[in-house]
Amino acid sequence: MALPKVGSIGEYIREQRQQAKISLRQLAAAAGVSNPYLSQIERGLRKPSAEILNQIAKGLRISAQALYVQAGLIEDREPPSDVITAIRADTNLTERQRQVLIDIFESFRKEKRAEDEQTSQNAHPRHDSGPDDEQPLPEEFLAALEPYAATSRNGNVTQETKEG
Amino acid sequence: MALPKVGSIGEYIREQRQQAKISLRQLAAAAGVSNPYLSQIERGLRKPSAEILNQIAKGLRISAQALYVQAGLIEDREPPSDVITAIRADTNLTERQRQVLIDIFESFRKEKRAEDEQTSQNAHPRHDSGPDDEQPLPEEFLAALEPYAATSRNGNVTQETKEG
DNA sequence: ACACAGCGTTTGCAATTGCAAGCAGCGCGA
DNA sequence: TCGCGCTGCTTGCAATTGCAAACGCTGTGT
Repeated sequence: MALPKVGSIGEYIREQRQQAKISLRQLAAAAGVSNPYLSQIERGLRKPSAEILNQIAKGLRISAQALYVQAGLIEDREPPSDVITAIRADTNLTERQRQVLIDIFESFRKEKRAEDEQTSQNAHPRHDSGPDDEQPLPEEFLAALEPYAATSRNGNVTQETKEG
Repeated sequence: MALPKVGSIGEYIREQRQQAKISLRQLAAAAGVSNPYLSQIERGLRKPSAEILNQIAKGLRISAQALYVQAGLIEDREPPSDVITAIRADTNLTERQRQVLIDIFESFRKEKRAEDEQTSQNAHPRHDSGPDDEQPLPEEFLAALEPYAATSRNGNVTQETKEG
């Protein structure tokens, strides 16, 4: 038996590190591990211990739980994309707010996917036939954001004004 | 400096095992580790890897998270909101996106609180007048929304502030 | 051209993990 | 008294972790 999910956690660490725009050596120093070892971990050649994993999580300033889940060390009692469920379950939000949060979240997801494609190698813009289109966001989104966005299209900026 | 918190987790495992009224060998078999090794773990002579820890947790039918907390590998922080927890746990989001979602969510919360104070007489007089109390949303918010809101601007992204 | 600094990777090697086998002690039935 | 089964513990030993040192590569001055 080999390394079932070790590769995935290595990739995940590398993704997070590159997203943070820090070098391998920097993260290694921040995490308190040696750079060659971190290199091997990222490429799935080594199976880091829990302690190392935790230090890396700290170095990355990410949730250690997320890392453990990625490593398959915690049963996914918290699915990685439970955000929508949690939003739906929050009774303190209005329906519109809920929709806004979900829309933003899903648009972030799309962004992530686009970035992944970009990092593969292809730099040319995608506008071909996709399964689901790239519509910016529904009306509700923009409508709900108007009170926050200080850069409105109509030019007038009015924030936090509670109409009574 | 060999064993910082290993002893505590060993004791914890032993407690849980004895509480379950199973022998060391039984737990070892259930967890898929050797009995001598489990013995050494329980007495704090060995520092088990994350994988072993997870297997022991399974053998004990206890939460792996509880075990990791005991091992000092996860901070035992109680999250204030399920939505925020879910956002934090989502591995597909960038740190910036996470912050944006959380900011929006919390601003919604504030809105809700304001409405509640308006409708119910029982309002506690908190902040009198904060200087930045009325801030619409941090820069990150607007920056992240630019691709969605029809507000063309500079797409410059500043680094996040390091805060311990 | 050279030296310098940074990047990620490769290479031995000490230290450690984790296991198979064996050891000592306890309770029980013949 | 044995043997049997169970408890947990100790002992070597292969495999692995994790590191220090060195490697090749790229960019940047001088």
